[in-house]
Amino acid sequence: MMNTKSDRHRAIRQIIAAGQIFNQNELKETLESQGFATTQATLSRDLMALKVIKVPHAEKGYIYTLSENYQSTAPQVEGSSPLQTCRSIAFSGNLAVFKCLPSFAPSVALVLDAVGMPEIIGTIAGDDTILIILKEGLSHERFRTALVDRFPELRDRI
Amino acid sequence: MMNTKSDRHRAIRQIIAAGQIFNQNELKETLESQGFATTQATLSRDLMALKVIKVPHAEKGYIYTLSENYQSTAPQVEGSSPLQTCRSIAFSGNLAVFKCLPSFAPSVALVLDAVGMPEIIGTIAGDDTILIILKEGLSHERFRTALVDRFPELRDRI
DNA sequence: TCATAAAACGTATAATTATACTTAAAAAAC
DNA sequence: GTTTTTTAAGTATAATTATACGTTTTATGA
Repeated sequence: MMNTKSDRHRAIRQIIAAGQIFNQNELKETLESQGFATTQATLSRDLMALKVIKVPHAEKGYIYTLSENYQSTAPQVEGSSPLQTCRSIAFSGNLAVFKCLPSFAPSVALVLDAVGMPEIIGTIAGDDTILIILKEGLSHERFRTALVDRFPELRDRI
Repeated sequence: MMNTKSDRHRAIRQIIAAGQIFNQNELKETLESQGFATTQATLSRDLMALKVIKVPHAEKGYIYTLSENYQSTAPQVEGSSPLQTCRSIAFSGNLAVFKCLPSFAPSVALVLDAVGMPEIIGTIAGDDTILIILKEGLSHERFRTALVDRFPELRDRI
C-alpha cells in the first residue's frame, strides 16, 4: 500500500504549512492532485490528530495553520514545587509580601498566576520577593488559609 | 449610552479566558446569564472580530481560546503600540493590576509613564504584570475611561 | 433639523466540520 | 491458521459556524 495514513498526514502538514488552505474541501482537492484519494470526514479526523487549528485571516475569514507555528504562552506547572522555596508572608492593607529564596520569586509567581486563585488580583516578582495584590475585602487570615489549602507544602512556612 | 457591543466583547474575552467554552451556544448561554441577550450569528461575528480561535482539546474535541494565549513563533509585524499586548485590568483599593503578554510589562509601563497621566501616581512592572498606583479618590470606572481615552486600542480589552 | 450613510444585528439558511454507524483491513492473541 | 481486537476510513447525517439579506439603530453632514 503506497498511501498510508502517515504518508497522508505528512502531506497534509506540508500543504498546511504552505499556507493557502481555508477549508477541508480545498485540502481534499490539493491532496487528490497529489494522488491521495480521501474524504472530508477523514480529513476532519486527520486535522484533529495533527492538532491543526484555524486562525483568523484578514481576507478569507479563517485559515488553517499548524499549531506548532503557534506556541502556548500558558505556563505549565509540574514536578517539584517552587513554592517550597518560600520563607514567609507579611501583609499590609490589600497587599501581601511573600519572601522566597533568592532568584526564586519569578517562578513562584508564575505558579501563583497559573493556578488562578480568585483571591489574587495580580502578582509582581522581584528576585526573592513577590508582591501579591489581593482582592478587595479579603482578610489576611482567609488568604493565608486559601494559600495553604492550595499549596499544602506551605503549611508551617507562612 | 452604554456601549453594548464593547461591553459584550469584554465579557466574551473574560468568559473565553476562563476556559470552559466549547461552542457558540454555550457562550450565548453564559452571556445570557450575565444579562447579555444576543444571537449565535452575532457571536460568530464577535469571535472573528476578537480573533478567538478553537484549539484541539483532549476530551471535548475543540475549545475556544483567546489567540493571545497563543503566540506565533513566526516573526510577524503586529501593531506598533505595546499597549496591544494588554489583556485585562483589575482593581483592588487604589491599585490597578494590568496584565500583558509575558515580557511586555516593562515596555507597557514605560509608555504609561511617558504619557504622564495625572491619574497615575506610579507604576511597577514585573514580567507580564504592572502594578499601577492610582491617585487617591479616583474611581475604577473613571480610570478605565481615562485609559481608553488615552489608548483607544485598549477598548474591548480592559 | 432632516436626509443620508454607516454600523449593528436578527432571521433564515448556506457552508463547513464533526461524528454515529458500518465495513473492511490489519494486528494481536490464541 | 483461525479468532478476536484494533485501527482506518467511507457514508450519511448531525452539529456547528458563517453569511446574505433585510431591518433597525446610530453616526454624519447639509
